[in-house]
Parts: sequence; structure tokens; C-alpha cells
Amino acid sequence: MKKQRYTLHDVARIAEVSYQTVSRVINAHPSVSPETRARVQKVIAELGYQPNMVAKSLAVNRSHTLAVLVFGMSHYGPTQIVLNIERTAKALGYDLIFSAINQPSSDALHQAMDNLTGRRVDGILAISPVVGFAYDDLASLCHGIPLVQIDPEIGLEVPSVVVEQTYGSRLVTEYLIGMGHQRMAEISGPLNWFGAIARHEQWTASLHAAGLQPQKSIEGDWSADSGYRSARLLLNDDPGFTALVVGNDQMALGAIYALRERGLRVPDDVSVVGFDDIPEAAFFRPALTTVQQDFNALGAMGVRCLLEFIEAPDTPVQQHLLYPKLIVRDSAAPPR
Amino acid sequence: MKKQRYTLHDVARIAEVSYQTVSRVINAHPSVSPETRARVQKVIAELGYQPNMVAKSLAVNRSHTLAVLVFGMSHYGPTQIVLNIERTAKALGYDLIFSAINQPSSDALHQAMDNLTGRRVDGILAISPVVGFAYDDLASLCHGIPLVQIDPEIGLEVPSVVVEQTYGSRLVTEYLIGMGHQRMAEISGPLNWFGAIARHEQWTASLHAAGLQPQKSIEGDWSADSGYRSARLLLNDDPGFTALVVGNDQMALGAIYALRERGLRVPDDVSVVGFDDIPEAAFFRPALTTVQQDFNALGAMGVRCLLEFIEAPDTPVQQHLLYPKLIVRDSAAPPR
DNA sequence: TACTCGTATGTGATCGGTCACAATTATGAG
DNA sequence: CTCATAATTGTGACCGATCACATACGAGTA
Repeated sequence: MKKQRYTLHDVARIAEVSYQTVSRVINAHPSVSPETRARVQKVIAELGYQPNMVAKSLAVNRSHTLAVLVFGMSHYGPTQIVLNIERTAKALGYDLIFSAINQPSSDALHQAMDNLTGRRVDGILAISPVVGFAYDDLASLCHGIPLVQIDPEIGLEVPSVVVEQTYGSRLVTEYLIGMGHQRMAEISGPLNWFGAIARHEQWTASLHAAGLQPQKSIEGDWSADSGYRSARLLLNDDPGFTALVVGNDQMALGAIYALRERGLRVPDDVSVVGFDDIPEAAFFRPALTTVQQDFNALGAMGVRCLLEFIEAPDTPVQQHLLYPKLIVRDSAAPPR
Repeated sequence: MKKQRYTLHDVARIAEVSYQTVSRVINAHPSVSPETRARVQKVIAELGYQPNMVAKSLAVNRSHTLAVLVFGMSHYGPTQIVLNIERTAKALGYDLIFSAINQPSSDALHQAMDNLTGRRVDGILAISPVVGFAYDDLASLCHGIPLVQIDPEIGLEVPSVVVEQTYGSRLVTEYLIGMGHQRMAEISGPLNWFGAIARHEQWTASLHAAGLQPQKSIEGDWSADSGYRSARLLLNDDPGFTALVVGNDQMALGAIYALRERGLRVPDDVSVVGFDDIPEAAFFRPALTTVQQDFNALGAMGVRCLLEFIEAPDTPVQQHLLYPKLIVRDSAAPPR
């Protein structure tokens, strides 16, 4: 009843050679005579034989599998990164096992890591944009498996790839200051995200550097809905701002909705800028001025960095930086 | 140099028992005396021993790994589905290996499937919303591994979970007809997606049933940008429509942008409806009337269906249906 | 002819677990 | 006191591949 799959030995028996010879054919080893090779390949094709990768992994102690551990999936950025990790990994001959962590509890982390290390993946990519998971914490759970972090805390000497959020924030804040805005409010991302912290801090720093006083800042949760609610709070508390810096594009959408609801025009009354440059941002009304992060490059670099680390474990550790860029559209204009 | 990890035999040696006893402790087998169990567990903890799942998989011929094969990832729907598959699978003790197919070429499919079957995953979930990958084609590449499809062609007697797109399309089309719209245009999804086909066909069918003539329909690619471009084409060709049915929310966003660009008001001049109910849809201006699909349920049901199939391969094959629901907001109103 | 050498092929041990069965000890019944 | 039974523990074979090594063979050289 149970369909048994063919093994190396089945092929060997039928092709009348030893199992080692079959193994050689599969691995394209040179010293097999052309006739033998042809005969074995014929049998392989006829049987539809497929080598058992589990057995191979056990024998060579290498699984050709990478793991992605994702915190805060379901947000645009992490999703894009994972997509590109998969693409890059596949191109380089690795499969991906994918594990999401929703609440960053130590328990959930522990369990997920044990699972991955038990599976003997060759390397781990951790998308860890939130505080609470320092490299050392993660690495201690790795049992010696190479680890590369994506978007962790910036400035650490650990194997990782990060976007220079501070730079992006300065770009956009100085752009608004340059236009003449003096009263700026902010809707930040959740302040347990490194990126949100960096952007928020740079926002206040840039304002102070220009001799300006930051207006109120509210912490959102990345969703359009929280952008909407935060903007309403802002308008109730302290409606005098002429520019609003928002932590991502979705929240910017919600904020613009709230602004319009109060009869304020964007950008005439209030300029709004976002962050990320999601594909829809160009079709918001007004088209959103925002900061573009290259999530694709982030994922691809992460994989390359990890593989390098796997091949040559003694490579000097480093943090790769990526720089975001300002995308100017119609949602920001000089104050009236 | 190379860090060697501990094995069952190491633990056995140190705890002074046989390897079989250690195996029993790990698998919570009843017939181990409490003292022995305690002693072994102590050694396991001290050594930080982790069972090698690769070896276990080989021995028991079961990997506790599921594969997701995704066509057309990078779209909102598939992403959500994958997220929920992961969540459900993890809760049930399965890991996920994740493989995306970008262009639906037979080659890429073949390669991806060979990879997965070679890895001896326990089951495969294929998110296959596009034509060209019938169940039989996929199943023939499965080497007997259980397969469940998500969002394949509707109406087939194959193990699968689908959203009744036809129902959703009728819901929204009849809603507009009921408001008095007589001239309706459409921006459909790519017509190699089953969902797009079903919605398009039902759209024309519903109109005919009401004695109305469908206006022009243009095929988009799901992106906001294509929604924008399609709407412009529609407006150039045949500007007389009072309602526009759009294949998803992102394209609806683009379409609304184009409409406004021509000075048309939504919903006053033209009603617009979307499909999917992405979290941002409530913050479009006007807030988008759309059809909600429960992607979470889709993923969760897919996994449960697959596991059932794995446990009991003789279960009668069936297609599970999910019904979408109309979400009324502000983007549709009676024609003037 | 004998010797080396390179090519082609086969054998046994191994990776780290599991399974089926055997062996040992303790317990209770006849 | 002996035997059947159960609880605990150990042994050998096996899952399906790889690796290191041994062997057979024909060709080239001395």
C-alpha cells in the first residue's frame, strides 16, 4: 500500500553496478566510464529516482538550508525582505525555512531557535528590528550556527545589514526645514523598533540643530488606523504644526485622512511625509513624499553576508550599511 | 577547531546508560525508572544536548516539515496566506519551508518541486491562484507526497481551499445595480488568475441578468500603478460609466487617483469598489467599499486540510469553500 | 616480463537517530 | 520454592546517503 520510494541501492541493483557508482553518477564524479554513466542515468530516469536529501544532509553534516527568523512580520518591510531572501537563497542553491515570532517573548524565541538549530540549518538570518534581542542573546542560542542580523541596532560590530535610518530621517527633516517649516509634529513608529527610535531621535536632533523646537510626537503602531488616531490626537492637543513627519507610509495615509476630516489641506495647510515608499505611495492624494528604503538589497545582502560567513567563518565581522533616499512627490510644500 | 555537537551516544556514555535509554527519555517513553530519567535529563541539560532532527527524520521517514509553494507572492493575498500558514503549522508542530515561484514556467516549477520532494517534506501546500498549474500537473510532480491547493480553480474535486470569488463579485455588482447604476466599467485582475476570471465573468453575468450591457473592461496587474493607467484608458475610451468595479484595493487606489485627476468625484460622479479589504482601504479617500476575503482562514484551513490528509490518506477528497463578504464604506453611492 | 601508474569500480564503516527484539531484574501468584 | 508476568535496560540491524580505502584492469615504461 504505502508507496516506497527508490533508493541508491535500488538503482544500483537494477543498473548492475555498486551503490557507490550510482553515487558518483549523481555527484558528477569524473571517474565513471561514459557507458556506465549512461546506463545508470537511464535507470535513474526510468525509476524517477530522487536522492534523499535528508540522508545526504546527515552524511555530510550540511543541509543547504537557511533559516529566517522574523520579528514583526506582517509589516511591509519585513515581508519584502523575506521575499528577497528567498529569491537570493534559491539562486545560490539554498532552501529557506521560515519562522515568525509575533510577540518578542524570550520563551517563543527560545523555542523557535531550538527548533531551527535542532534541524541543523546551515545558517540563520534574524530580522530583528526590535529591541530586546541583542546579538549576544541570539548568538547564545545558536549552538555555533552562523547568524546574521538584518536591521538590528546600528553601530554594533556584529555581522549584520542595516539601513541608516538616522540618515533618512535627517534627509526628510532637513528637507522640510529647508522649505521654511518651523512647527513640526511627528507620528513615530513603535519605540521598541530600532528604526523608529533612530528616526525619532534624529528628528528632534535636526530640529534642535536648526534652532527649532519639536512639537508633539505620538507613537503609532505602523498601521493606517494608528496613523489616523494619532493625527487626531495631535490635532486636538496642539494644532499649530505646519508639517507632520510620519514613521511609515501606511500611517501617513491614515494621518492624511484625519487631516482632511478636519478640513485641512495637504500640503497647503500641513505638509506630510512618510517613510518606506510602498508602491501605493505614489497614488495617495496627494502623492506622498517619502523616504525610500531598499528592502530588496537588504535581503540579498543579508544572504550573501551569511553565506560568506558560513564558507569562511574567520572573515572579520562587520555591519553593512545601506542608505535610504528621499523621494519627492506632492505631499510636502513650503508653509503658507 | 570545528565545534562538534553532542550526540545521543555522548549523553549515554556520560550518564552511564545505553543510547536506547537516552532515546526513551527524549521521547518520553513510559518505561524508564524515575532515577534514570532524572540522571539522563541532568546530563542533557548540562551538555546542552539537542537531538539531531535530520537523523531522526531519516530514521522515522517523517520530517515534520511542510512546504509552501507560492505563485505570485509579493501580492497582498498570498503574503497573508503564507503568514497564517506559518502560524498554524507552527502551532501544530510543523516547520515550514517556503518556496516562491515568480514566473509560472514549467521549468521553475519542476525544479522547485524536485527540491521539495527530495527534501522529503511531509506535505505540500500550493498557493496556485493562476492558470497553468492544474492539480494533476502538480500532483504528478509530488512523488506521492500529499498536496493541498489554495485558491486553485474552483469546482474541482481536488483537495483544496478556495474563496468563492463568483459570490463576492455578485455581491458587489448587485449592490451597485441595486443603487441604480446602469453603466459600469471594470478593471480586472490579470486574467490568468482564477479569481480574476471568476470575478470578471460574474460581473458580466450579473449585468446581463439585470438586462444591462457591461461597459469596457481592462485587465490590470494588481498594482496601484496599473489601476491608474487602466482608469485613464477607460476614461479616454468611454467616459460614460457611473460605476467602476476594480479587481483589488490597490488598483482601486490608482483608479481613484486617475478619476480625481480628471476632475471626477468619487462617489458623486463615479462609484468605485475594490476587492480584498486591505487594512488601508478604510483610509482611502473616500473610504473604500470593498469585498473582504478571509486570508487568515484560508491559510489555517489549508494547513488543517493537509494534515488531515497526511494522517488519513484515505479521507474523501474535497474542496473547501470560503465566502467573502461585502464591506460597505463611502466609495459607492447611487448615481446622480 | 615485471613494475608502476591512472582509471574504473566495489567494500566496510559512518553520520545520529529509531525499531524490533533479547536480556535482566523485580514482583506477585500458585 | 518455582514459575509467569511486568518493568526496565541493552543489543544489533536499519534509514539512505557519504567517505576512506581496497581492488581490478589496461596502458606505458624500463
